Amino acid sequence: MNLTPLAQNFVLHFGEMGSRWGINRTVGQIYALLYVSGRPLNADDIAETLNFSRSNVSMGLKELESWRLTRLQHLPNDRREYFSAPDDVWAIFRSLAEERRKREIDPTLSMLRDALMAIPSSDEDRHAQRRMREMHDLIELTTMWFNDVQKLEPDTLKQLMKMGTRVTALLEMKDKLKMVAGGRSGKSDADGQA
Amino acid sequence: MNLTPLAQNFVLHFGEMGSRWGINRTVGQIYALLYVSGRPLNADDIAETLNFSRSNVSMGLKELESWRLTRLQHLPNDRREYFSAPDDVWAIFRSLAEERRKREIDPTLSMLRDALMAIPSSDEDRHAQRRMREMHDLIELTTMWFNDVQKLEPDTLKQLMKMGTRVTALLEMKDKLKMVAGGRSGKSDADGQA
DNA sequence: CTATAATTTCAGTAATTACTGAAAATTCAG
DNA sequence: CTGAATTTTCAGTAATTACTGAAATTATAG
Repeated sequence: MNLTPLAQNFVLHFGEMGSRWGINRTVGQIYALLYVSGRPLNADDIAETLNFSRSNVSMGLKELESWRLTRLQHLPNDRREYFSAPDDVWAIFRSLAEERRKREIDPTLSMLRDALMAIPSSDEDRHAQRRMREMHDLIELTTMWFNDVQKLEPDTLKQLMKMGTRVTALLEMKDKLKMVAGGRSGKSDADGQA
Repeated sequence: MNLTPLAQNFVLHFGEMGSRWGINRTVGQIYALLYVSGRPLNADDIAETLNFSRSNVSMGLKELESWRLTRLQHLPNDRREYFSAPDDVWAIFRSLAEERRKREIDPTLSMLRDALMAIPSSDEDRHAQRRMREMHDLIELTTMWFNDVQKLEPDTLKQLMKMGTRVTALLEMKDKLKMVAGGRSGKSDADGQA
């Protein structure tokens, strides 16, 4: 199977970027190929197109599966497994973000939680714990927010993102309305789940 | 210089996670050390504490500088350079995000832009371009939004994040107000910069 | 079942990345 | 300036990660 220069270029780029994204060249290229391909591909197609050994493709596909970035299906009268990338780019984005959180964030969050439970044995420890708490709180806030926002419909999310910093205008509006209504809560105003 | 078990643990964790974050063990440990340390450290301090060669520390610090994750300063009557991690965790987060965007996102965005300019030479190309446009639009929207939101005051941002999905309630409120005011724009509503 | 097609595993090797010590370059006190 | 202190560079080597081909395993058509 042969690639057009356009697709070829896309695939090679993903291969090169792979290392910056924490995946290897093979995995990057396989994913890019599945992503631009108009139809599902089997492992032999991929190996032939990208000039990788069959076993390398097998390992690459396994890796992509672990990131939940591939869909597996069968074609009529063909025993081989066919792979494709999900259609919905937002779903892809979500898989990627969730998986990254699991691998790159959660372990740290858990380590920080443990460290914050410990009894500090010196001023250095007290300082270290203060720093760790700052980090912990930021990460927790960010991931919880992310987790939350992912539940929104893509359209709502898009709308929100296009607003950019102008959401703050809404915030102010809200505050004013609250004041007019006779604000009971004098201090905090955006709590309720944190 | 000796670490307490608490700090030691933190440093080792960052070393191990380093590979998942696209930095190496050395760099991860150096950063963690600077982050928890109550005072700026010079390269010899670091090399001694972490048992790395002096040259390794030098390279690690250079790497961290390229991520804009260190502050360099001098102490009175001491020629050596002292390093520390910035105090403000939000500033750290911002440096990290900006630098990651530059290295991991921008090159892809630029490749996609070029690919989308090309004249498709087949149906495959047309399909590939459609896919690339989907990816391009999502990345562009996300990065522009991120860029935008970074300008907010940390407190405003925190407030916003704590709201989570409840921002949508504000959105709906806005729409209602607009309707009451006699909505002129029947179609899109969150435009103005996209 | 059996034979064959398809996939996975894995030991060996290639390629890449990380680290060190020695030497070169830079900085600055005197 | 000079020379000692400090930092950086870099060639060589160690450690890690990626890739292959052969063998083992799994799946299924007949």
